[in-house]
Amino acid sequence: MGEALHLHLEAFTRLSQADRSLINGMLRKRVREVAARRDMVREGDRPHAVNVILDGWACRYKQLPDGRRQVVSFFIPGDLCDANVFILKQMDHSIGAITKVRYAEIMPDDFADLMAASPRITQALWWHELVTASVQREWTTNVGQRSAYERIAHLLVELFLRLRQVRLTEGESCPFPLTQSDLADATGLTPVHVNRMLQELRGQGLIELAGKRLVIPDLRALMAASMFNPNYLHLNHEGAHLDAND
Amino acid sequence: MGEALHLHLEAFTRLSQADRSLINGMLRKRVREVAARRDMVREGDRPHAVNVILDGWACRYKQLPDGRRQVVSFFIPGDLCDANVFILKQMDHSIGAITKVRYAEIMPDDFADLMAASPRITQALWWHELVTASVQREWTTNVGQRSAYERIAHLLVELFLRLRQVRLTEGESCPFPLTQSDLADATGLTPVHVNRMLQELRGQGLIELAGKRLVIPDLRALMAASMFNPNYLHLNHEGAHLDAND
DNA sequence: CGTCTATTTGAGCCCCGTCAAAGGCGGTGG
DNA sequence: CCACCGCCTTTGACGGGGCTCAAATAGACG
Repeated sequence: MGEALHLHLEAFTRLSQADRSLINGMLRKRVREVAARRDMVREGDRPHAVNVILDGWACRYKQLPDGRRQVVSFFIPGDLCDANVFILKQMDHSIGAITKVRYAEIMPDDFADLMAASPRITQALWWHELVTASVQREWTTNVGQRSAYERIAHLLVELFLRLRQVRLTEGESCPFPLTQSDLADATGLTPVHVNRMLQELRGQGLIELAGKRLVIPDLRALMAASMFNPNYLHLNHEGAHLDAND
Repeated sequence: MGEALHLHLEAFTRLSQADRSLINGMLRKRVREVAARRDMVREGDRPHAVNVILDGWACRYKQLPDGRRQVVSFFIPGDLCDANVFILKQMDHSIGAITKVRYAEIMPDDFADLMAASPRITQALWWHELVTASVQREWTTNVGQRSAYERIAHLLVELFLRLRQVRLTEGESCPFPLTQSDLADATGLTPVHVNRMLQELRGQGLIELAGKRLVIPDLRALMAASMFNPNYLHLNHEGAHLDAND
């Protein structure tokens, strides 16, 4: 409606006015809202629509039979949950809202129309999937190879850069609704240890984190601390509003 | 040519004869071969083709500046390396051959033709990407939440089931060209500890592993030991030759 | 049969998990 | 507007799973 639309897709390419309004139309058809900490989608569900986050933060997570929980990705405004998910018979993970979330459901036929209408959009959707897959690989690497300290630093940088890409940062700071438990589930650590690492990062002057807001006074330093290589975000495209290297 | 083609795509749907021969044609145009332990693709490269593994095993891996290495996925015959990769400006990971690998390169135009020619194929390609993404999420979960023992058991089950899907198992056994170092890089453990966990699994009678061959005498037991839920492989489709549950 | 790589084994240590409890902060209702 | 309550954060002590370092053994290949 009146509010700005933060579309990750547009980081790939400047869409034509026609494409843009086609997408906007789709996004207005079925807008849903969930309260913070509720599930939007549950593992085992039959997927029925492609979700697009309009507002708020969410996460994908998987749960083991004994209760252990892994957050496998975070969604921020502009993210598409899974192009063409409905091809699958059932969801292999759940999607949970972190904050209150407004999202659009795009039904299968509409989604097909979208891809049929414009090769530019189709390509942008493939791009989005490729980048999402790349991010997932980086997460595997993050959890597999980095120390607790590096892991957290890395995740914070990633979130900051992604938010910046959809213009949701303000200078050196950005909204940060995650709890330390969320961070723990995303990094494969315990909340207790996440806390200690955050203290450490604060102590080094690398971050300020309070009141659901994150400040990164020296991005370059935090990137160095986490061996952050932004190549996996594939920011260097036509539509790139901002680059990680400046 | 004469040899059987193990196509993961066909686990999704039985392709028409026309589609199948179209694909076969594409796969025959540019066949390459790399020796074991050589790179097929390097991080930073500009992607120029979609690779399809015809024969042998390969892996995707990422390397940190200080040399730490994470294997983020394994490729077995029939796997597609990344539909539409060439949309990206540069590779965010490397692809290395484990064994000698024969693979087909599909050039961008040919790939576009493939998708244009048949909606069935396009859908199968999307399915393949969705499943690949799902596997990657499971890997993140594996490394983030499971103990060393469970991690290895889980990985072994996954590989066995995937091989079975493309008919590369024989009864309870399958080829297994990975070294303990490969397993270590894939699970975020040290080779030493992988060795100890393998001993443990052997001791429990859950696996036999020797001479580049893996035997799983009681698949169900190994699945239980690793909390393996096969849902993430999305085997339950039209083209499913075999199911994980029998 | 020699060389190189992969596997195996042992000893000691450290990063991170566990358990437990105290403090802080936001939100809600009186 | 204040007081209470629940969740989140913080801190401490202790234990263990997996890492490190080191060396011996076993296979694979020419």
